[in-house]
Amino acid sequence: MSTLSEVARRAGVTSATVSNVLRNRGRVGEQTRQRVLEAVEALNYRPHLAARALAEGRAPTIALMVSSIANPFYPEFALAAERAARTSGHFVIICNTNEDPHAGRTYLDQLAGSLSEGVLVMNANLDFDDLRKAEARGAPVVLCMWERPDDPPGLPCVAVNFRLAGRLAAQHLIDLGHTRIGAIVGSKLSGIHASRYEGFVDAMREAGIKVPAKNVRHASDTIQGGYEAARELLERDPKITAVFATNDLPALGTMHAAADLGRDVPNDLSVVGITDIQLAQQSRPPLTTVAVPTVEAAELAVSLLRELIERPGRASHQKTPRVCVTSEPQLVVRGSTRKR
Amino acid sequence: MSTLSEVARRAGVTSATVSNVLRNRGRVGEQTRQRVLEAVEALNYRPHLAARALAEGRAPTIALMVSSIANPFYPEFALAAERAARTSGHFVIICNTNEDPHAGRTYLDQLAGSLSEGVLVMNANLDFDDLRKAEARGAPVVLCMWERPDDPPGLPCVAVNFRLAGRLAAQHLIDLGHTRIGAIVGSKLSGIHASRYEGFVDAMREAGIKVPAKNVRHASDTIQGGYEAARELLERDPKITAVFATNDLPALGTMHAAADLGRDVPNDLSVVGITDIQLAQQSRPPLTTVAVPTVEAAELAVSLLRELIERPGRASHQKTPRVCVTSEPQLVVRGSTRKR
DNA sequence: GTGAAAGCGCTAACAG
DNA sequence: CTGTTAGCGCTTTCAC
Repeated sequence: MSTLSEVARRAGVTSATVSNVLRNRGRVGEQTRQRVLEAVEALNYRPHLAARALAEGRAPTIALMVSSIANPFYPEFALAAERAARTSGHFVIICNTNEDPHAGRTYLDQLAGSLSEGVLVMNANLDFDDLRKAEARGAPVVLCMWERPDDPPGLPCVAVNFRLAGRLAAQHLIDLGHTRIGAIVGSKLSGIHASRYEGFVDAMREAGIKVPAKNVRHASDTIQGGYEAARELLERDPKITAVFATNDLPALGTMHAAADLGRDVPNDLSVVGITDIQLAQQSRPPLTTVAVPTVEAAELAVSLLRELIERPGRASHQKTPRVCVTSEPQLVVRGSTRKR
Repeated sequence: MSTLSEVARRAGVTSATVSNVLRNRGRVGEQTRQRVLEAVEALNYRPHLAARALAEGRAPTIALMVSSIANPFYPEFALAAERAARTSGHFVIICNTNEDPHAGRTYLDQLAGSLSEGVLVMNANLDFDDLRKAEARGAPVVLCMWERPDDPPGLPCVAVNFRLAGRLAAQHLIDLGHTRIGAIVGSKLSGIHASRYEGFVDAMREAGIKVPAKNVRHASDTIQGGYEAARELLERDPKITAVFATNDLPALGTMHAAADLGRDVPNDLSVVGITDIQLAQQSRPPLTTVAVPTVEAAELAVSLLRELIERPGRASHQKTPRVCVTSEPQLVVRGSTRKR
């Protein structure tokens, strides 16, 4: 690692001047500029980002907290977030909390406000108090996919109308003539997917269709989880003609379960999910789902975070932290649903 | 952000002492220790990692260069790498190069040697000169999944015997009695997957089976890419009874293509891939594949990197950079292959 | 146009 | 046991 002053010495100037040419600040004579550039090249010099961060009082990274990057949804979001972050010169540090609040706290303690200038939070099961502490230390926090636009969390967030997503999925099934519909909720009922299920219930109620409790199952947000839940569901009540899942992965698992039970999708069973992850287009048949604007959410989240970094006044200790709402979820009809 | 000296002032000591209690260095009196801890708590103080890094001359992150985190293989590796990195106190910064050497260079210029103490390189299509420059600046580089243990790259690396993987896949097909076998190579033939294909060719040759050029297709490392290649392959020569793909994603795509062409897997067509990504267990039928020790590779890569960070003497400007070899790939027989 | 100097928050000798 | 001091590499006024 060569340093600024080494470059300066070699160019016969002072480090302030080198700094100036490197960041195009202050007027610098054309020839000194050239000499400096040559020295930089000769020494293979690159600015030391940690030193710069310290001097500037900023940091070149943001943290992205997810439960596990191995869940196929997060990489799509992470990629979009990283792209957006790069436009403001930020790198993104991925923090896998594994749903463990303690792990989350550890990340926040170490990163927030020092190495990272801000924190993006995906469903990572974090303690809100920890988040507020991080914020108080100077690192704005943005919740990336808040599920209820109508019920703001008291922290800045990007909200997606997941309740509508649930409703759209249900309505699609209803329109297709299904009445015996099973539901797979990809987390605890009280949990993060509750609003999706509520939207589903709304639509069913309006259509005058009952959903007995025995036709509702909880599952982990995985293909395997969906598979198991669907098997139970379909074995307990073989007359079910459609399954609604609050996420694509369990929906995909449902299709596998159906196949194993000898039921053809979509002829014997319709399946609909929520999110539209890449895999949804690549199943056989391709999955009908309610697409959620992932990339848009990532971009909004990053730009909101950036805004909060610039004007710290707007952070969440205000009465009403900012809420951005993405465009609305949209039904994508593919091959996994069919008229009854 | 409160600082060390604020804490010190509040505790009535000097910042050196605070530093000592926080890192359990040097003897500190029990009561001062208490007072310091209280002050830390009261002020919600956390050490500033960038400042610490600067003072220590180290950095708390490593960079992980991948082509795109959205490719389902990388998250599995990334997760394992992150876990391993955490044990030495490093965060990982994910760099999506999108296969663009220029993007890769930009990352290396900014991160290597300043914000990041080392860099992990997955198939990201980087310029080796750029990597060596980064190394020269003081950030060791480790190639994470070098495909040819027998042909070291001149940089420290973790090598996986992918040639053997190709051979195992081919041998499995041969053992099953297949002779008309198509091959889908998930990149340019000259490229990164060449050795997998060579292993395949080795086994075929030994078995006395010819693989005409028209039965070999290149594809991008995606389900879609495999789908298209497989369709071509199977339409051009319907007598093919088995397909070998150099990666799981194209293998999965091959299964879709087969289905669309009315060919049942595994009865009409056997399909084998390489890697054993999570999705491989979750296709229908589950994919037979040659499992590669991803987690082990990640852990080896991180520990090799760590070693190079500790003793910079061993970096690649030596005659023979270190090469770690993982345990060997292993055939995992699942449902996508069957006797002819 | 360019240089001198202070300081970002922390660590690491070395004194006391 | 605790304080003093001198940087780490860079940015940033403010002089010249």
